[in-house]
Amino acid sequence: MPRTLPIVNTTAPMCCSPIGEHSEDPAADALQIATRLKALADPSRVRIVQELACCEGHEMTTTEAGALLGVSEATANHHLKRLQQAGILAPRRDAQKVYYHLDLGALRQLGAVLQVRCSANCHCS
Amino acid sequence: MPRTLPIVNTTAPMCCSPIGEHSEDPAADALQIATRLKALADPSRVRIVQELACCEGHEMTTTEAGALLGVSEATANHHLKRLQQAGILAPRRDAQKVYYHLDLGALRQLGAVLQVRCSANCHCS
DNA sequence: ACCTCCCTTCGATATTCATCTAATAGCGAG
DNA sequence: CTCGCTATTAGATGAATATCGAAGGGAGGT
Repeated sequence: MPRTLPIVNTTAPMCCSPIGEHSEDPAADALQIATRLKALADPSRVRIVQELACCEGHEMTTTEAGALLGVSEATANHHLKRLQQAGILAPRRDAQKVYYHLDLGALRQLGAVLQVRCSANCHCS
Repeated sequence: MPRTLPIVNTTAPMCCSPIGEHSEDPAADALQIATRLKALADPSRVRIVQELACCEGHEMTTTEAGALLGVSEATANHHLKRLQQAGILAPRRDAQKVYYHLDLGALRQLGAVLQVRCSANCHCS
């Protein structure tokens, strides 16, 4: 899975918003964006991100996530992995423990996609 | 479904980001956010929003959405309705046609949730 | 060596949901 | 009123996935 969201180009001349940017392959961009949104579109995973976003550098283990969510460790691990695969979380290993922390850049970039800034002087077709 | 995202309070004193804001019921907030993200977490629906976000005031009918996505009108209608239920799209009826357009505020608000702005002077527990 | 955590994987189950076809409903035109 | 176009609903199906319990694996401590 690519690490970049090709849609977000805040410097390019634009008619409108990042998500409305004209692209070579809008369907591919949509798939790209939807895939990342899907990784976050779950109450348990939003809850994890909430917790990690509270303070800079906060970390969380599988066991802690399980306790926080009230689910089994297997389930908690599943959610952490999904967030990691989307590039939103990154792991840090210390001995037998694995600490997960936020990738703030990835989260911000995903949010930027939704920051629509339409204007009247649009030169779409 | 409530029309507001209680999480986003850009004026309140904060330790970190909107999503990390301390709340009475973080789980409820997470559910709230996840529900809206889920409405957008689909390639077809992102594609629709892309198209509508291109130019201010752009509108789309069920038939047009079906043609754009290459799916049946029933499926297109399903996606439009899901986006509408999430408050992202709003309908405008004209005779027998129904034109859907973006609710820019709702989209921006959802994006704002992900604009994490952590700082070192955090006073979390 | 053994025991104990912690993390991860596996297989199963139940639910959600994207999609289709077919049918129904609404509105305008002739 | 009937025809045609648009929108919507209903029911069915297949795929994705959230969840669990159980089992496996790795690293430290005693």
